[in-house]
This record gives sequence, structure tokens and C-alpha cells, in this order.
Amino acid sequence: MVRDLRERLPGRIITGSEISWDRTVGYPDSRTFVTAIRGHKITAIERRGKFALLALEVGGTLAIHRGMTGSLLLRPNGHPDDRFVRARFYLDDGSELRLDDSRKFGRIYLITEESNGYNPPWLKLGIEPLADAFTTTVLMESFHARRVAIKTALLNQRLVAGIGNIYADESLFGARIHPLQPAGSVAARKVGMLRDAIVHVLNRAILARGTTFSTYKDVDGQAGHNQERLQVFGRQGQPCPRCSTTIKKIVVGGRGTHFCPNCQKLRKVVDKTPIGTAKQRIAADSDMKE
DNA sequence: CGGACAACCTGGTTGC
DNA sequence: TGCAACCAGGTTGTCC
Repeated sequence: MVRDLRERLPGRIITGSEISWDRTVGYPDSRTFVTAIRGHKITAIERRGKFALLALEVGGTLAIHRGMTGSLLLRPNGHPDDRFVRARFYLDDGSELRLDDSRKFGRIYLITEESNGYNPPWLKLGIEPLADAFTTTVLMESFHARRVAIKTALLNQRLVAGIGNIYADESLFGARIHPLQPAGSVAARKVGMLRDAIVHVLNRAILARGTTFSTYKDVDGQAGHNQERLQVFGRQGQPCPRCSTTIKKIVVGGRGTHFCPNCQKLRKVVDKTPIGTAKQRIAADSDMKE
């Protein structure tokens, strides 16, 4: 999405905006937002995690997070309206940038020199998985001594930015790691495989123009096609593409989690309690102190 | 620290 | 066909 916006948005001036669901504006309040955004020129588009960051010529930032169901649509002059538009920006060439978001979890933010004292949510994000700095060592450190399920750790935006439920499951499958494996207990070699799997899964999805599992649309309103390439997500009950074992669906950290019980086995915690059932190992692990 | 769960929201699907 | 229940690509906060 950001790559598409980057080709078309720089140079455009926001001539006005309309917010049809007030809480779509995360900061400042929606009235202040509408007044403050008018007349600003967009100079560049960046991304941090799931936030699209539109740099303004005067030095501020317009940030957009699509939430679960949001689509950021760039519509030409006269294009029919979209069904769940919560925010729209009128641009100087007659086109319109719309946040179309049925569930209203999408958020937009405007940061200017007036915003001191406010901490934008993207500042606390962890490392970018597509940056050179995303190494096995860095990922090892972020998992260090953590007993949370590795799936939960992958979804923690403060550790690694931008991995959502689909790509977490796909990455763990790629690295053959059980989603419930305590993050800190994953062997270095496996963390290395996970790092590679994350990068691979994300790049592959980007090349496929996104995963339209349900509502994702690109800036032109077109569906992506990465959903056709998913290995485990949404494929519970179907054979694993690698070993044909039936893919299972469980709940981890409150999120639907898909994996192959044969390819992704829960492993013992490295140093101790070599004997016992999976249940006992987990119990022993949670009794351990730092 | 970490697990469980509720909130925020609405639309689409499933089950009876 | 109708309707209730359930599920959903995310994030944050509370309680224990």
C-alpha cells in the first residue's frame, strides 16, 4: 500500500477533509484535525509497522493505521463513493484519499509542532523486519528469557513491527516452530530460520500485492492474491502442503492460530526437565525464576 | 511477567 | 426464511 501511495501521493496538496466517525481520529480531536490538515502538501510516504506515515512539507506527519478492516483508497475525481468511509481527504488534483473501514478500528493521527507532549503510537514500535538491522541476533535478543508463546511474541509490535496474525502463522510454519513454544526457549538455529521465514513471507506477500483473506484492498480497490499462497492460515482441516498432516486451528493469545502439528512440534526447553509430558514441561518452565 | 478476558465496532457466515 | 450466535487481518487495558 505504501509503495503504491509513494508513486502517486508526493506533491499533492490536501485541500480539505471530512471525518464521518469522530473516533477515527486518534489525535488530535477530529475538529482540530480537520482545521489543521487543510492546505498541507504531502512530500513523502514512509512506513513504520502497520502505520503509513505521510510527511508534510511543513514538517508534520499524517499517520494512518487501517486496523482490521480498513482500506486506504485513492479514488479519482468523480469515482462513486465507498460504503464505509470514515475519513476522506480531498486532493488538489480532484482525487480523494479515503479510509474505508467497516469495523471502525482504523485510526489517523496528525502530528505537528503543536503536538509536543503527545507520544504517537508508532514511536514505541520494535524493529522493522524488512530492514538490514533485522538480524537473527536482534530477534534472539527480543525473545530472550520470555516465556510467552512465540506466536504472541511475534504479534507484539514492540518487539518486531508489522507482523499480523496471518504472517505470524505463516512465518512459524516456514520455520517449523510450534506457535505455543515459549519465545525464549527457541534454539538459535530456529530463530535464524524464523528470521528468514518472516522476511520471505512478508516479501512474498508484498509481491503478491497483499493478502485479501477478507477485506483487504489496495489503493485502487483491487484485491491482492497472496491468500492463494497461504500455507496454513485459514486452512484448518486441510492437508499440510509439506507433509499432508491435517492442519489444526487453536487459540493462542486470543487469536486464531493455524499450524501443522507434525511439522511444528512443541520442543522441550533446552537445558532441563528432559522427561515429562508437554504439560509438565510447561509447568516446570513457568516455575523457573530469572 | 504473563494469561485470560473485555472493550472498541460492524458485517458476513453459520447453525438451528 | 429468520434470527441468534459466532467469528473476524488489531490494539489496549484490567484483573488475577
